[in-house]
Amino acid sequence: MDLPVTIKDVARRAKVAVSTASSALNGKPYVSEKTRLKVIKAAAELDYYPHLVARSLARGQTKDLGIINPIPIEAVFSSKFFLQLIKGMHDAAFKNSYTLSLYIVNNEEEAITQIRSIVKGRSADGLIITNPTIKTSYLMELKKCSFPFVLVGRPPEDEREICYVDSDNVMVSYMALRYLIKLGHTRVAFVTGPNKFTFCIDRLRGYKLALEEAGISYDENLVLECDLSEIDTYCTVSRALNGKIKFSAIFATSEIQTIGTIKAIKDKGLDIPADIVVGGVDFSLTYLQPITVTVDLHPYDLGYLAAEMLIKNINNENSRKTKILVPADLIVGDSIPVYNGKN
Amino acid sequence: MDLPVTIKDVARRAKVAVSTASSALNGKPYVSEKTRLKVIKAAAELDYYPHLVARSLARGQTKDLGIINPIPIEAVFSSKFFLQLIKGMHDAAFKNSYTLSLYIVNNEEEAITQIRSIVKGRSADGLIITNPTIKTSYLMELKKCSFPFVLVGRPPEDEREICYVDSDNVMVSYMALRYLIKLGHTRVAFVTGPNKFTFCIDRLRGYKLALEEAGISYDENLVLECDLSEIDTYCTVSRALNGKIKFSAIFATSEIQTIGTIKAIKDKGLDIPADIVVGGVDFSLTYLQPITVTVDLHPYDLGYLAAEMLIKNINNENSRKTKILVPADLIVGDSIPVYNGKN
DNA sequence: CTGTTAGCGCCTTCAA
DNA sequence: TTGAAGGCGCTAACAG
Repeated sequence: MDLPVTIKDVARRAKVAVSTASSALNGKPYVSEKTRLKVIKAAAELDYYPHLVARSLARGQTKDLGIINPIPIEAVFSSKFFLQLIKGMHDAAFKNSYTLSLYIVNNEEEAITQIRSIVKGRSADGLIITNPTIKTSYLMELKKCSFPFVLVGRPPEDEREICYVDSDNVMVSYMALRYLIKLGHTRVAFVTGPNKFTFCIDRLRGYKLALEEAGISYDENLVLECDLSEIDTYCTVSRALNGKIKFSAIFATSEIQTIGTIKAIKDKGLDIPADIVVGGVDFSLTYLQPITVTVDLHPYDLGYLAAEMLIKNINNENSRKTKILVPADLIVGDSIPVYNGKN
Repeated sequence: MDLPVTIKDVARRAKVAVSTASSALNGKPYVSEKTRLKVIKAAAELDYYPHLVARSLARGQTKDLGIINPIPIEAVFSSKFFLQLIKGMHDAAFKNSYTLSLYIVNNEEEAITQIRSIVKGRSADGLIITNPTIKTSYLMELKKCSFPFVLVGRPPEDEREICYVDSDNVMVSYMALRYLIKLGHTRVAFVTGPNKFTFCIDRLRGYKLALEEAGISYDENLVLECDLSEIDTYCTVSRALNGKIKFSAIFATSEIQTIGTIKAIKDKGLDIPADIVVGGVDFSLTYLQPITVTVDLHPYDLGYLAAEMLIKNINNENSRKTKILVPADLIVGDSIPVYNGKN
């Protein structure tokens, strides 16, 4: 490692005081152009670069955002989704001269420990919590000490004043369902996850809304609730296909669930979309398996906006806005057979 | 934010000097048990937690590892692979009390800028570079200043003394090919990426090795080189399927390429595995599309070992070991038709 | 406009 | 075994 060059060296070479060098380098308006030039020249000649940790200590801010994902990373609904989310955060952070630290924990317990350590150790200026669950114990922790944080995903209703960014999940399924209904489907099965996830609650609401609007009565037998795994979805959908409840289309609320659904349909010897039309959310494998409709949640935007919002909170520039909804887009597949009433 | 409690407060409450409090808290052996207890008690009562940035400055180390991915994150061979890699790094880092910072850049240019900023700003103690490309300009940067770093992926041959962790890529394809050959296939197409990636070079070597061992002559027409995208793979494989070169099995060297390959086969109206047997690497969609054989690269282990190696380098505990190969595992599908000579 | 002084919070010699 | 003092590198308040 080269001998580190400090601002002292720069000051000496430019023949000014350390504080002057600092002011010059940081663009303080009161520094004369002449000295500024001298300092900048000296810094360049020495290839000076500020010691970021020292700066953090002096300024009282780390310029770092922590990301905490309180569920097992394997359980993340889609790896691609998650990576895009992070990429979005990164870009917003980078643009504002922040860095990103990643804290991977497996459950709420660990999340609390981690949060406490970050908050009290002041190793980040703010926190982004992805995949928040209903267990809000760790939110308490944060609110208690008024540490800036933003959720990606809607918190439970009773959590007021919590900043979050989320898809408009009611719209997500509403749009997809409306589309399927337009194709002629009146009996659309709805594959969703546990109601402890707010996004599942919202998407079910959208599902009902679309039915209602179309004058189709809601049949709770068509709602297939399973956990968010491929295997459980597979079993549940298989059971439904073998049951007496009939449906001509099926809509799954996550990529993982869409995969499980497709598998169940195929193993039953049915064709997609001839025998049954499939809709999904956040399904990125359309190249391998086209489906009639899917919804793009724009994870990049979710991440970008979350980081941006957090940075505003940190700088107290937030206009008391506590929620941002990112509109989702309907992605319509190539071959959309209008339902002919069979099935 | 609560008023931050510093070590001064702890010292005052324990009625000792600051330095004594520090020594006690950091487990220095010369502190008497009595004072240690007093200090620990005081710290607990005040809910003291050290200011990590201040500690970093004083100790001259950040306890943070930077991760740099010098290719577009969309181009990462598999999101799942990448996430598992990160998870492995995280666990190794966490175990050793390090944190992880993620730097996402889109190309080598940006990588260089980012690296310089991290190294000179001393905002990390070491760097892990994933998906290293042949362009080694940024490696120069690092070697020049002797900053600890580790690659995930083999560097070019001429780069000696560079620490890296990688799969044994020769074995990867060797194993898979040997398996396919055992099933009776003598003409196996090999879908691979540009030769500028070391892993492609190595895997081609393994392919040849397996053929050679089985006494099958190498036919370069069976090597389908395309870029690492689904679409290019699709086109290349489609062309091959329509061409006059015949093969009964096909082996693709990444998840993305496996997807493109499968798609091409299906669009041609062929059945997998009845008409053509497919092998892949790092293919995680076997649930949706079973294939005869795939290779698990154990990305978690790759990440874990890379981070561990880096930490050892940082602490000068490395026994001059510069390379770690992680053995891959063959994953054999359920239905493995022994090739009957047709096709 | 520039330089002096005083921290940021912690750790580490070095005396006592 | 403890404590006083100095320093990590940078920034900010205040004189001048």
